[in-house]
Amino acid sequence: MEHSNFIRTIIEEDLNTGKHDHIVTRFPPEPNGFLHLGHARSIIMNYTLAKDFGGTFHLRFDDTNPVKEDATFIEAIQKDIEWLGCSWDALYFASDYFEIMVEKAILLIQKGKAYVDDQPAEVIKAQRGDLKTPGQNSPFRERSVEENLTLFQAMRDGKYSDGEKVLRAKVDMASPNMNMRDPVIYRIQHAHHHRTKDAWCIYPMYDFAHPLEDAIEGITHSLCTLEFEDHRPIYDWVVRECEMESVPRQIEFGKLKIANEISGKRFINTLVADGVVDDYADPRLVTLSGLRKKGVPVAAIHRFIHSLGLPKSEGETSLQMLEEEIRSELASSPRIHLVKDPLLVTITNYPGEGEMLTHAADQDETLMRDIPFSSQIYIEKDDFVVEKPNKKWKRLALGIEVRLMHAYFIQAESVVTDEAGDIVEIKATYDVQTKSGTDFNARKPNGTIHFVDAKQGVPVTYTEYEPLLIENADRSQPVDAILNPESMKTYSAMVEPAALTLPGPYFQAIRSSYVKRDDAHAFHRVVALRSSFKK
RNA sequence: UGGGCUGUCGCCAAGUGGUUAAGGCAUCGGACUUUGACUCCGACAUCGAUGGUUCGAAUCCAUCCAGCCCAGCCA
Repeated sequence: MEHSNFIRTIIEEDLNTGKHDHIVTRFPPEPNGFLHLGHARSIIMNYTLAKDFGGTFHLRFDDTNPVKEDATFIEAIQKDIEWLGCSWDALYFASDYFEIMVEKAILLIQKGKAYVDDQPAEVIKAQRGDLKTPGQNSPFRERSVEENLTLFQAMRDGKYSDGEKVLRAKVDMASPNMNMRDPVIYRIQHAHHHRTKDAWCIYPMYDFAHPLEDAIEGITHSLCTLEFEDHRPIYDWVVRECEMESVPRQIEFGKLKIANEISGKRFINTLVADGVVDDYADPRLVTLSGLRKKGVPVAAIHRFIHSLGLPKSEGETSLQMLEEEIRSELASSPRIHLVKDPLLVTITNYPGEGEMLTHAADQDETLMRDIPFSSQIYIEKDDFVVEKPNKKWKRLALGIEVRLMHAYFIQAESVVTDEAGDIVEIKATYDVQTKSGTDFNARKPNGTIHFVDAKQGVPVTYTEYEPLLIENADRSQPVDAILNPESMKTYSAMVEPAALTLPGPYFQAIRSSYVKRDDAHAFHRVVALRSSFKK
């Protein structure tokens, strides 16, 4: 369900009143990190809004700071966005606008709206005042236009070293909004840029560059997160003072935060350094690449994002909501029997070599498969207990009869233990007249469990992912104090032969999980089935 | 404490003066069940607080409380 949202309302109004006849949105990542679920909100919303109103969606890399950015992120980010299916109508780079940005800076200088400041960063910082103290004007604030022009040109020509001079917008040092206290709009950085190489040694700051980028591209609705609300006045100031033809409107929405999940770059880097996760694409992370690796269907992410809408409030959303969307997306997957932690069961009264039982692999009965059955099978270790603990126990126990799904009723008669006393085998008997499909109903079994034939079953590894952090983790604690030591568990398991031949890669491992088949030897859990079982 | 913003059920989130205050997740009952799944029934809030305006307020006003953001030559 798509929530109505205030931005959609604004766009509808702008279209109805004729302010715009075509809208343009954009996703403007800085190529300095990897995308996570939180970014999906911005990407999907910008994309969807544009598409829904017949508009245009741009992908623009906001590459205005060479010392923090790298070309490797550009490819990764594009891959993630493509995966989300949010194809962009145009791809741009802020660095392509550097020339026009300088022209606009010169325009500002000519209008007496910008000046070169010779003071070091610490002095500028001190003069800016604080939250309740107005700032003080720089002694260089009233330089002549000519001098500013000359100085700025010299900055551009590389006559100064890093930090020696900056270009500042002349706004209002007494503004209660810190962003209006003559923000720096150009700084000197003799740094190699991944696209413009060494063509520049001055780079524009966000507050100056971003509004220009939007205006240049004809962005009509510039969406960003709440922390930029304070920047809107300077955003509008730049568009106005630079006399941009196109006037974009910045609109802020709340960030999407996922409860108990990690998306911070710093934190992830720590985890990688500590060897907790392999990389940013670890399936336990909510990075887009991690979710992709885990096998989360893109449609589930879209539904999740749309179900949340575009609020202005900032809360913490539970990952359960995403999981629920994943389940419903995977609901029609073929069913297979996957036995985790196999425990051997010998059916002492079962005659012959075995047989093939034919059943559908899903509820539509479109996918039929043969399930081998014989006197030796495996069931999950967790499905057996020596003594039935209570009436709620709907699995196997000594003297208890259960249904083997798609096969027969069996009753556990005795157990075989090893030297350590661990149960290694169950001796059971079956009743031929309880065969699946015969509608036998003279007795009610104590539940239904699944199994895999011991001889024809296929050994595989089965990996389950759990949250990386313990519940209600206190982020102020050291990392290893809040890590879930069992966030990734790999089990030996057995699957029925059809699990390797049925169309995949998604299956519902009956009574367990929705799983993805990685290859003929490995399966992993995408999301657990819901369960009302409580012990 | 200067400025900006937010506050509706455990978690998200509709609602913009007249509704029995949507929906989803979670939870608790129950039905069904060859998956403790699915599905289906049922339960589950007076809207941060306090005053005020109004015939009538979650929706308007006032005050207060709580939380978030802002003092990078980061974005």
